[in-house]
Amino acid sequence: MTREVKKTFDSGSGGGVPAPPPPAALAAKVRTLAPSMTRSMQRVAEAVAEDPAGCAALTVTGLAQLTGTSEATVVRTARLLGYPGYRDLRLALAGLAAQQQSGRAPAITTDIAVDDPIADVVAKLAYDEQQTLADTAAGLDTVQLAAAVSALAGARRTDVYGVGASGLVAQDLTQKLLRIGLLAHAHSDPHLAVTNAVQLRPGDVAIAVTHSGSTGDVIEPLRVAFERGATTVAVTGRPDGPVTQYADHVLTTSTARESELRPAAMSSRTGQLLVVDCLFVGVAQRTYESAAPSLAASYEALAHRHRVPRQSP
Amino acid sequence: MTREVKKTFDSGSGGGVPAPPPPAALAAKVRTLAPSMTRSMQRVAEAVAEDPAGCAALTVTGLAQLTGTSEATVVRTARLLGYPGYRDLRLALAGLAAQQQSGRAPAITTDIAVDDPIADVVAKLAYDEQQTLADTAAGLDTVQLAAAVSALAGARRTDVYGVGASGLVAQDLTQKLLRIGLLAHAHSDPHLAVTNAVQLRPGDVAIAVTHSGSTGDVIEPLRVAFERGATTVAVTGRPDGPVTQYADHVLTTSTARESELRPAAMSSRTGQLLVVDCLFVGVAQRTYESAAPSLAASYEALAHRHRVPRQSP
DNA sequence: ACCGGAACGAAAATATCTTTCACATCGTGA
DNA sequence: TCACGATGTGAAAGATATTTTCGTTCCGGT
Repeated sequence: MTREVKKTFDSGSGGGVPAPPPPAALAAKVRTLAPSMTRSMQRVAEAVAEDPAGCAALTVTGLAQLTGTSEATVVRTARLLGYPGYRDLRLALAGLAAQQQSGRAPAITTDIAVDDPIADVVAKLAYDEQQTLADTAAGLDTVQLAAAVSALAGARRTDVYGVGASGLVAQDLTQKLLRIGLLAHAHSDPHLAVTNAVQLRPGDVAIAVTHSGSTGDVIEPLRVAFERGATTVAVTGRPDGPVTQYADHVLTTSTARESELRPAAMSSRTGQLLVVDCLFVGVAQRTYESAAPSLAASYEALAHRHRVPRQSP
Repeated sequence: MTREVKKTFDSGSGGGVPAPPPPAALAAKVRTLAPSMTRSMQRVAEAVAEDPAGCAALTVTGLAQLTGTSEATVVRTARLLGYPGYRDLRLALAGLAAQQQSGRAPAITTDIAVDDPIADVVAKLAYDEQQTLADTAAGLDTVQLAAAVSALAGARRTDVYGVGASGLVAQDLTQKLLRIGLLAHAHSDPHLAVTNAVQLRPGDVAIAVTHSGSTGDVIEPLRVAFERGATTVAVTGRPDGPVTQYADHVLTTSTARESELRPAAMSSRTGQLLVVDCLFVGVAQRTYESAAPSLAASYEALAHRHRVPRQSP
């Protein structure tokens, strides 16, 4: 049996980087209005301009003490700066502080270093995975996806192959499909995978998940499935890899930067899971009639409240 | 060895020290804590999450009237969200509003519908998962995370518990830890998990992964580990759930919107994996000396990207 | 030295926030 | 079904914070 090999080529371009926020012109206002201020008021204005965040945490009394003035003076200053009262100045101050905070561009574009503080690690990882999602979504061929969904929705049975980190993705897909009543199985044992692949026939679906696109243990069962006439799908980061030879539909995941502290296995997984989710939702839509009860059931199960004791005052 | 069970309620950052006011991860927090809120509180939380700027301009009484509740409820909600009182919530709100003001991408806020075209599904899923990542990153307590990392880095052995979708996350973490030379094992069989938990002792680490925070099969082994003196960590979407009773460190994942076509199991996974990645990178940093060779090896293995496509017989 | 006026702060007056407490509501088990 | 206990809720009392009032102080000019 001779079957054609499809190819997809696309390099995703992710979302843009948000522009730096416009700075509130409070400092300028202070400088402009300083001449028309009395000495005490200037002290207050200066304190406010110097440390918005800190002052935002203070009450009128607090700020008055800090600047060695009185509450009345603080309120007068707030008025002079254009606010109805101190309360509003304080609100504006909080906003300013937040802007300044977010304005500090965390160097997330750089790679993760060994001595990065943990907060940076979190930010960088999150940013990176977001990027991977954006890229994968942008680069995903919806035609291929729709085709894969159709095949899955009408499949007699579905086998999913994946080893290592991709094995977990395969299992994730399987779990989801089972939940909506499809017959699916994940294989991470190459031998068993091939053994089972032999049982496949036209109308069945075989899916291979591999980031590198050249994992023999996964390609082999897909090849067998392909030759048995099953509809084959490849979820891979390398649309030009060997695995696509035997894939009717290729779903490409984005390949993010990798490095020592950011192994490929990590970022690839994110994109693969997005694809898996898309497949799942697509199939759920198609088989909504039969899937709805199961979906509702699992939704209910989690919606049910496990009430816990409330806090004491 | 007997260890005291912690109080059920925990606003996210453990320890007896006064919890610092959380950053502007408000929408995330609202979603995370929504399930543990009463109806009235949910109304307030929703209003606040929906229009931070507008609410920041309101007084307690105003917000109470707007949401058709009482001042008391508003204050209670503020407390639940982690602020000392409404005043502070309002301040945070102002900050959030300012941040939002300074430009953000338009959101695809609608839910996934049964008749959505596949392209929309992809976009919505991608957006949603990105949101989950951002929320989780913003809401993650770095102190708790650092503590968990320390414990892991020095652990004699590490057990990870998780069932269902969370089981895959547990496996993912285990795979990663093993790769850098740590002794880790994932358990999805409750019986075996408990059996193994009994073997744990001080210096060991036990990690429970559960979105709902009330999965008995996962809580039980964690309890045993806790009582045996092991350092326990909970990765959960419900920082007020029962599981946190036995957790020395709680790592909270964001709870995204869920619906019929978007089960909790799906979006929760994304956040959990981010946390897992953070743990992994954190530990890799700490144990860099010993981890580097293994990391380099696996990097090398994948760096040979262009392995010539070989046609199997 | 004396006066006029602006600057300033103490304290009263007001607004706002927090806590308390009693009642309503709901789920649960007899 | 009913009674009961637990939980959710808001009105109003209580505590804080903000704003206003008003008298005192501090100048600079006669």
